[in-house]
Amino acid sequence: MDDADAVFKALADATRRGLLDALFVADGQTVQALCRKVPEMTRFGVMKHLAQLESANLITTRRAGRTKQHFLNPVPIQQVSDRWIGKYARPFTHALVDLRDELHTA
Amino acid sequence: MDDADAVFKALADATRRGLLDALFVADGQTVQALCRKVPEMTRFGVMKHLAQLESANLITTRRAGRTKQHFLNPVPIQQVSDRWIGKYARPFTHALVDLRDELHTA
DNA sequence: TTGACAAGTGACCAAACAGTCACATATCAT
DNA sequence: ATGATATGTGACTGTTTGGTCACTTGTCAA
Repeated sequence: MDDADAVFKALADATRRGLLDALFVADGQTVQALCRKVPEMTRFGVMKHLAQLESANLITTRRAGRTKQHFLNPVPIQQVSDRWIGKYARPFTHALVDLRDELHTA
Repeated sequence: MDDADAVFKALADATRRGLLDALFVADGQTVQALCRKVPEMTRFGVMKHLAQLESANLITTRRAGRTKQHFLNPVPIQQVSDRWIGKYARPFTHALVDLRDELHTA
């Protein structure tokens, strides 16, 4: 589970999270299309972020002619969520379930 | 939701995640006790990490005499999980919704 | 085949960060 | 009081990271 660190690090940047959000809305976008979502940064900055997302396996890419399409890969996020975050997020779920049950039985 | 960024950044470091894990096992530990969990680093490094976790609101502290106790606060993790990670970690839900919509419009 | 267009590379800089250390403060036990 | 213990602070350093730029490579269309 050493790639979990790469995932956490990749998610630590707001620009990268924004790029994932953009791909969540519309998958398969090109570099240029994604650059339009981050107008305050040059193409090179965006490309660096995309490279990090790809090396963390959070996105996959495919060449299409002279363009490059980017696709979201939610699997690493799911794994990190299951194996690490869920450990902390679960008690809350239990609390909600308990509250719901309490309301139901009340 | 600007503190979400602090949470993501705080979780981006393996040492800090290890400290949270240590507190998950045993809550309320002192600085020294936590230092024992990270023997490859000096106390000062550990204290810096603890300070970051605290400023991200992932832990709370309480002075107890000349010691300081550290307590896990899972709420920020839960919020991040619910509002951001869950979006990606539940593609199955989305798939179901999409399927339902498709059936509806068909 | 020429030119416009999309993406890639390596060098480069500034800012942020991880980590350490000398030193300081506060607290407990004797 | 005195010394040992627990934590705190500010300065300092090496490394990583975010971002830009000049220049290159590959691809499409006229």
